[in-house]
Amino acid sequence: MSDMAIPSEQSDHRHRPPSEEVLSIDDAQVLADRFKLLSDPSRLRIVYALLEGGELCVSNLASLVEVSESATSHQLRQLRMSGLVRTRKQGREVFYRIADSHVRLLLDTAVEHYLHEHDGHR
Amino acid sequence: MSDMAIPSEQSDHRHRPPSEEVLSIDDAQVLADRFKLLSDPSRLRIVYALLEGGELCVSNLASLVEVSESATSHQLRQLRMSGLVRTRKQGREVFYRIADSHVRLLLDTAVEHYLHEHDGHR
DNA sequence: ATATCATATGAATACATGCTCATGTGTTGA
DNA sequence: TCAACACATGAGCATGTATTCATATGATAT
Repeated sequence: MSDMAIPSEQSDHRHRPPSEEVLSIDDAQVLADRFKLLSDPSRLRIVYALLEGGELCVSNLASLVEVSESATSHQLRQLRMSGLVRTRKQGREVFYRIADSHVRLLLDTAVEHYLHEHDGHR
Repeated sequence: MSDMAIPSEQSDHRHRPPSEEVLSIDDAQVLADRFKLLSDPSRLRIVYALLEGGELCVSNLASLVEVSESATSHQLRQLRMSGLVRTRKQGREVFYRIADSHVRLLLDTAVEHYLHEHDGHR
């Protein structure tokens, strides 16, 4: 099955043995999927706008993030299907809001640490 | 508890569009690039293994995450070029370690909120 | 009804991504 | 010196993704 060398026999290093806990493939997939939702600038701006604005309709979101309404709708579909946002229909407008309570903390953390550049790690 | 998401007064990259606060395109790109590094299961497992193991060489990482050494090396190249990891060469082995101090908090937060099945928001 | 608005969606396209395979580079040991 | 080892890297390929365009759906207004 695995043709990769198992490093236990021939290893002579004194560092920590490679028997650490690793994320399961499934757990890694769950987390990666979550991070992937935030890994596109347009989608990230949509999420951020919703965190700030509370509830916004598609056309407002489109003009805020400066992409077409169609592209916005496609992105919102992803966010919707992943459970990150929910919708409320009112007349012919559809209002989107954040449904995943965790994403705010995650995004806030990233903003705090990667945007406010307390010039640490470059 | 204060809201840390809103850029502070002294920050020079904040801007106020007429209605809502939106991330600038550049800021969104920076954050999205960061999230993208964590958006692949194999790469995420590599990062996690390094957070747990402290310092690991390529072959150990490869067997831990169960992908080929070549694939591991390719992923490590991305992490290296983005400044998320650093290397230390010892003999013919190259040891990788986490260089971005923020990624631990980010990943821990995600693990805490998305893996431990505390049904909050669905 | 019909036109228009707000949104959704499928197809097509251009581009990005992650892997394998082959090969290259530098190191160690026989 | 030569072979094996550890890792890096480029090419090629298959798949994924973000957009645009065209069209569809449903609501509102005339």
